[in-house]
Amino acid sequence: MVAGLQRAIFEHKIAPGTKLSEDEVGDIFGVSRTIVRSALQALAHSQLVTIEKNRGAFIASPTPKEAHEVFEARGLIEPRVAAMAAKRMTEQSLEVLHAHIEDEHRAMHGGDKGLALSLSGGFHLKIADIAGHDVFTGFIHALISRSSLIIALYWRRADTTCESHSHHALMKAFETRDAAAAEEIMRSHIVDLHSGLELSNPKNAPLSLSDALKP
Amino acid sequence: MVAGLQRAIFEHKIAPGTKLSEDEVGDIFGVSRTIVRSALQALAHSQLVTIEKNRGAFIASPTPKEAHEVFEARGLIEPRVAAMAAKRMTEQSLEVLHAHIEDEHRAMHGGDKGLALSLSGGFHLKIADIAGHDVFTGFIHALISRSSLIIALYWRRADTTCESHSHHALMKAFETRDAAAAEEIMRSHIVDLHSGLELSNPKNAPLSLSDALKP
DNA sequence: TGCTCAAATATCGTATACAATTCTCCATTG
DNA sequence: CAATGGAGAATTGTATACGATATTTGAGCA
Repeated sequence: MVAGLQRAIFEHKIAPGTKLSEDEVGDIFGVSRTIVRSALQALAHSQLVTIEKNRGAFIASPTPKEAHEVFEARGLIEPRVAAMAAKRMTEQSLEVLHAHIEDEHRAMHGGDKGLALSLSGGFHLKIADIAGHDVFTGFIHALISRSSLIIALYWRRADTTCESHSHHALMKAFETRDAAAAEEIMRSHIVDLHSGLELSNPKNAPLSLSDALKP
Repeated sequence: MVAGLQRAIFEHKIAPGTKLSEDEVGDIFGVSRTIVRSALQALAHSQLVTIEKNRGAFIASPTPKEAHEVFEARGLIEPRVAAMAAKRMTEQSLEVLHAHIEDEHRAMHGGDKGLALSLSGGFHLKIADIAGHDVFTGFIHALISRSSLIIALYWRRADTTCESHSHHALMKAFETRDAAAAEEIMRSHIVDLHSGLELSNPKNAPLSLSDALKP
């Protein structure tokens, strides 16, 4: 159920600020409030929702400062992890990444923006997994989760094709096990993402909770 | 109550592997299991305890690999944060740090090893607070918490005076707002801590029963 | 004695009940 | 008409009850 909520957030089915009523979520997933509360606290810990005492849980709305910090952190950690992944890259791992990029393409051409965005983050997660550094991987999971909310609020570019391009460039570095290149490409990729944010005025998009969670 | 358990862990009052029975903890703090479970799950998220389904919660026992990774992560993040802190350092912040070092000295000379160790970690946290980067600060909190467990298991030096020395060196850099120096001192300080670990055979490794009973 | 397995006990997982707090809405009043 | 205040509804916070799973105990047997 944490996974279900996360997916809805990653695919921008639920907008930041949306209230997550315990009863409502419990009805949707068919469990009692006990389980819902546990899940909401877990999400609160990864800062995907904020819990206000006696008021309830809401999808988090990162501030511009937080948004900046998240991408600054990604810019420090992910290049290092990309280098580690390059060193440990196997043919099998390369195959996994290639297949993932295929999925990204399909989703993008299929017009499913939310899914495409989610997969785009997933690419970074797969790289972290390949690097095999659990501590960094955990951090990257948290950062990419929050990035999803940040992009919902602050992304200003219409296209996400730049993503695709950077990911292909990374693949080249991985194929040649060039750690230094992977590190540098990842660094500039994150800088590029960071610069795609408009951190002055957030946009908005509401949606019914049950609609977002049902499929 | 999370804070109470954390403090006990930081000061090495509870050893890794210890079982935290829900009823027992609830009795100690005078609350119901509902609250205890919530607290234990929170601690599990920050990886201070591990929860095994239908078996209960235990103080975490980081593996050597985890220990290595934690200090590797600290070695990447903390120097950057130290540099940021140096740039933002105010007279008031310096005063806070000086006072903290005084406390460290007192605890060490007072013979309270656990408290001294806890304060030693607290110094790093205060630096992160001064840097004002909430994302990095959150990571550092998590890393230092886990470091406390790691030190309980793998620390091999008798003295912790090296700490004290490094902390003084950092203060010098902070006083002159020398970000580059602060970064480098922090980097070597973390490397030094890392090298103080014996990651082959844990101190408190649960002895096999036959070994334990041999004369 | 040492082993196996089942009953008893203890502990955890989940649902539900009740208390505490906040929110909503409408009547009242200036 | 706007502001205020309070009663009732809705929602969250906490405790408790009950079923599920793991652990322990001890009887039976080789």
